[in-house]
Amino acid sequence: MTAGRKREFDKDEALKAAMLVFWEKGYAGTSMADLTARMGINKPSLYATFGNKEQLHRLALELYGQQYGGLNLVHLKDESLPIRQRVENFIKAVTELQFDNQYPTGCLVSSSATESASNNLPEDTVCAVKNMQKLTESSLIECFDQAKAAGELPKDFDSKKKATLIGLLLNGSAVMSRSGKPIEEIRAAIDLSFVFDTD
Amino acid sequence: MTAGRKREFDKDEALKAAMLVFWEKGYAGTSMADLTARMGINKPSLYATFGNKEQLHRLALELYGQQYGGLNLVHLKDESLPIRQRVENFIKAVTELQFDNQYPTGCLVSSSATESASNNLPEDTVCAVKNMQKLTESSLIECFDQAKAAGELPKDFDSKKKATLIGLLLNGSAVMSRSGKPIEEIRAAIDLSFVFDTD
DNA sequence: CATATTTTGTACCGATCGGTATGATAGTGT
DNA sequence: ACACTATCATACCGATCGGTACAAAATATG
Repeated sequence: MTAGRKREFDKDEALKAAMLVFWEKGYAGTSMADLTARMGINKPSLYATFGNKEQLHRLALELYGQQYGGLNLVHLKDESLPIRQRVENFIKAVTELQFDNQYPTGCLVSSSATESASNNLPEDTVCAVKNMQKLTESSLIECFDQAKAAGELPKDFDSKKKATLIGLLLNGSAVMSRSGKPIEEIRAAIDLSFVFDTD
Repeated sequence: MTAGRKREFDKDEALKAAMLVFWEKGYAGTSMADLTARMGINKPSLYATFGNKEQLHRLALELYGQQYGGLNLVHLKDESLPIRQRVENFIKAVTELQFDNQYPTGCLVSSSATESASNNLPEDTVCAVKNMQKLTESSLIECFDQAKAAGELPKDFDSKKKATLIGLLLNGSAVMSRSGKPIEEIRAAIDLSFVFDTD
């Protein structure tokens, strides 16, 4: 094993703490003092382990994409269920995460997307955010296209438009959850959107 | 007339410039230097005229509500048109503003709502944002209810849910416009939402 | 034990943050 | 003309910003 003093904090836990801060306060609204306080480490440890604020933010986005928001994409891949059920489960999981009391409200990707147009985020980050949005959209499209091929959806079903519609609803839900609208109202409105209709 | 040197800048123009900065960069992402540069004035003039950063932001929100985003509510009040057309015009106007090249992308209220849950905005501002969201929702509800009373919509039409659905779509559009999604795709998806269906 | 290596906490860096004191400037009312 | 008043530009305030130098502490290897 390589020499040197051992790290006294858990890297994954610290990154998770950082992600939660960015999720709650946004990139511009988060200071290094906020981060070190919630991560339970000092600044030199943060910089040695995660680079700088921008890089830590990008790592937080990655973590969110892999372990939190992005995790909900698995619902789309459960081919034992009919397409409508898969999409419904996906939307339910995403909205519940946005309102989950053990996390900040809203969606880190959605908030970061809003900040992406502010010229305060580096190009790499803007790119990463767009890629995460594209992944969600393409997962939905792929899911719909596959259901079409299996005869589960009509041939003229527009996968792309439907995926964009779901993106609109979920990003809208992210915003409205941030200003305290109850999840029940969101759910009822999404039901009304005919988004689950598969014709 | 009261004595003293005359103000050398236009108060309304300066406030508009400030609003555009907040719109583009968000509250936390905007510095006093950003503001004074774009407003074309010095800091003492800003403080003497508009209070401080928080108060200026609140005034910017008010201006946005009265002269920009909120202006689109007039479409809902044009009783010479059928309900469906009024709502369609309203949605079209809001989305077009979000993508208008002569303004920042997105919606100042939507962005401020996202920042409202960050504990970086004073209570008054959070309250003002919620009131603006409520005004949009209640205008839609009132519009629908009136159409119901006039027999233009069925008695079981759920005005509140429909208003929330439109809120979801418009806030979602605000987010997606910030990350560069083309307006054509947004429009096509909204058409797919059956939001214009009046039964 | 000695040395090399890594992390730790503290203390600090220049720059920028939001906000203000001050004196010059340009007007009004008498 | 003169006093008064409001706005102007500059220069500054303490606090905080993101980021780092440094030396003590802790581990691995020789």
